[in-house]
Amino acid sequence: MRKLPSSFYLTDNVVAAARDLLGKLLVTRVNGVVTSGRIVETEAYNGAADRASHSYNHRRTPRTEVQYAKGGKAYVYLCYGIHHLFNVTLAPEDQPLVVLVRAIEPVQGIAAMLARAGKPSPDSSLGRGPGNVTRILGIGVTHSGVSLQGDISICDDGFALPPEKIGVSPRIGVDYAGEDALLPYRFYVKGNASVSGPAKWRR
DNA sequence: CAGTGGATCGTCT
DNA sequence: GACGATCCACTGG
Repeated sequence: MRKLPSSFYLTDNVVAAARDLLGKLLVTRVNGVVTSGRIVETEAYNGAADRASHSYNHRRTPRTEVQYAKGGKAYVYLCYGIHHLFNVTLAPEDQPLVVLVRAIEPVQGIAAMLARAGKPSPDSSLGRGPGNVTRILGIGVTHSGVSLQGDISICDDGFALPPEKIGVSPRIGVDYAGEDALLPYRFYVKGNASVSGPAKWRR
């Protein structure tokens, strides 16, 4: 069980990184409570060249500024006024590449996760969907910009995901991105019950 | 099941 | 002033 080294986040191959993050553990410590889950679904957002990205065409705003910093930080923002979405920033400075974590399989601190979700017992929907990921891990917009070597981290516990278990598809909910909505930038663990979307997308 | 619509607010134009 | 990188409850078949 070791944190991914800071060098992992300096790649500019955001698509490969999205795939490599599958099977890793996303760990948080919030108010002393440690919770973690295995990443089973991700999406790559390819910065300036990607119409689906907040930083398309090098757009810089206060919100997206953290994307332009050196990789290895959390990028968290509010979506639909309700959901906080967690992203991993990548690349050396000035390349706004990020990976959105869309689903986790709960591993550690299930009781705390249930309390945060307001659910009585675990089921396959607990860590399914990007809004639920942040909800059960206690991640909020206040975490945007924090290093992934601290209270939020991504760890390798030796779990090896067989390559044939990795599924690829277009991204979800980015219809506004035109042609870029069709790019095969979504990665998921085939057959995993925590993967979001219709059941057929889990195969 | 599939399809629909309401919730809810920071961010950018 | 409009709009989401969503979720869930509710409808109808």
